[in-house]
Amino acid sequence: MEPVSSPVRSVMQNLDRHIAFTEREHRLISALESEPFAVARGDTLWHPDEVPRHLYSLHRGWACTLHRSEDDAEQVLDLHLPGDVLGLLDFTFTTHYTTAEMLTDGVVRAIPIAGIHRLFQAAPRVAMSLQAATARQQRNITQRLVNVLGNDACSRIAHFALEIHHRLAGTGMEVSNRFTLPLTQRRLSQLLGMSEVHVSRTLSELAERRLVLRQRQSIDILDFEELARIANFRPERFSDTLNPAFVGREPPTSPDL
Amino acid sequence: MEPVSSPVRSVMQNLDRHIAFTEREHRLISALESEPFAVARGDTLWHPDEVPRHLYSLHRGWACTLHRSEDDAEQVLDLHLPGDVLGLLDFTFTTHYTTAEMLTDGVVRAIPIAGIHRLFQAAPRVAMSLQAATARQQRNITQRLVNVLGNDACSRIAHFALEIHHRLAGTGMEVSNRFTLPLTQRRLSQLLGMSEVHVSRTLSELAERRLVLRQRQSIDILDFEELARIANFRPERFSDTLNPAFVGREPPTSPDL
DNA sequence: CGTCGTATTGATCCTCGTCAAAGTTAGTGG
DNA sequence: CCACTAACTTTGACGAGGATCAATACGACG
Repeated sequence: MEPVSSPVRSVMQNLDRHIAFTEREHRLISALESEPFAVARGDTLWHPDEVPRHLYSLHRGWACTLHRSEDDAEQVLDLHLPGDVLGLLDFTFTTHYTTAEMLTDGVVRAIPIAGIHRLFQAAPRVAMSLQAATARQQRNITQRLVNVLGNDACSRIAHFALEIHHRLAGTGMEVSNRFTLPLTQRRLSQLLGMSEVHVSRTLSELAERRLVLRQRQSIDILDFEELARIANFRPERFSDTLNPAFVGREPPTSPDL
Repeated sequence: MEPVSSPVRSVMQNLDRHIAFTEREHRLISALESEPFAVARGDTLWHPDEVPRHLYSLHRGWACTLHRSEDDAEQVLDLHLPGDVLGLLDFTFTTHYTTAEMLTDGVVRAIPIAGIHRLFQAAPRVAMSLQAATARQQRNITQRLVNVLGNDACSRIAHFALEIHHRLAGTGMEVSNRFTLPLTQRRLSQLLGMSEVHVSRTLSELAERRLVLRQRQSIDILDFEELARIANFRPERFSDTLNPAFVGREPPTSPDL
């Protein structure tokens, strides 16, 4: 049934979304990346308190980062879609704060962190790109915080559905209103700060109101306008483009500095 | 009454906390910074949808970044202490996502974003430092998300109190159990996702249980152990130190590359 | 001294969490 | 291919935590 299908992308295909790299910059990155390798659903890429050693580019499959409290409770911090680079938020620290867990089978590549400081020395524009990619992941989390702080159960799910749709659209894939979402309701509840049971109820309610339909591993957005209204969702707030001041007026497309 | 007293710090005093800069690197940064200027309580440093033009280093005073929904609701995303650099999360985007508002009178310096790409070119270690500082701010927000997702009102406040104490201690200031906290209960409620009224009640409860005392603009932590227990707070999770792999084994102290 | 922002307190209601049981799907091994 | 089990989802009943409304009290400041 092929739930997660995505072209295999290299890290740079994510990183150079905003800054077009030169051949040399591409080579510097590829030199760092490991060969792609397969991971299974439930596999973890890292554990809390470990020393970060790699970034991971997610070529295929979905993952999430989550926090485990000692009282066995888990909070999901972010979802990672095919194409995302994992570990950006942690790699400057001595210890991971989160667990990274595969939500589906997948394929990843590892980039050793030990090589990154050389990137900063040799390829400033790649470094800028890293900074930008990090900030973009942070905005996802900030966005979720806003959602959780300000919205009730119904609006939270509405917001989440739109958010994921928006992120999927941003990867350049098809933008159908129906897409796969490999999340259990438990995970969804941990992501939005509500009980598993209430997620189920709220999804039913949203289905009754003909706003979103959810079955199995997929989700179907029926009424964008109404959803956006009740969720306070403004897509323009997600504008992903780089600050021209940051990249230095116009982003150079061809040159070697 | 002097509620916010802190030595005036320059940006680099924050940035080089982890990577010791060379003289040349120091000069490059100072060349960018504006003269310190005064701001008043309630002043805003930026508004949503504006193009980010400056980072701001907070020399004196407290600030916060917050999100305004169109239905007049506000969610506080982060608090900024003297010494923090503001704008790190937004400056790579074309538009600000948040509002930055001074919680007290203060003194700030501005760093034009247009100069930052030159820093990336000329001073890779400063760029790395920026990356590290950004990630550290993000961890605050992530931390708050965990707090809000997993804890009830009581634990949220407990967690928040410990978090701020920890951050204050990290600035190198005195680590008394009693410190100023220039926050109204309204702001606190917007920060923790609960109603203003319930903040008041919960604070009373915490005072009754002899865990934390709050009056006026200050807060007094009475029982660290118990607070940490009910809040799931593990200070070691906040370890701030740089990943040695990222900075390249041992951080060079003297050299010019 | 009056006014405004802020804090406290009480009463009521409702959203959502919890517990429990049944129903459903997927995965496994014979 | 079927049977069994484990994981996931749905539904119901109940109660608790917290929101809301409203009135009062407490500073701070002009």
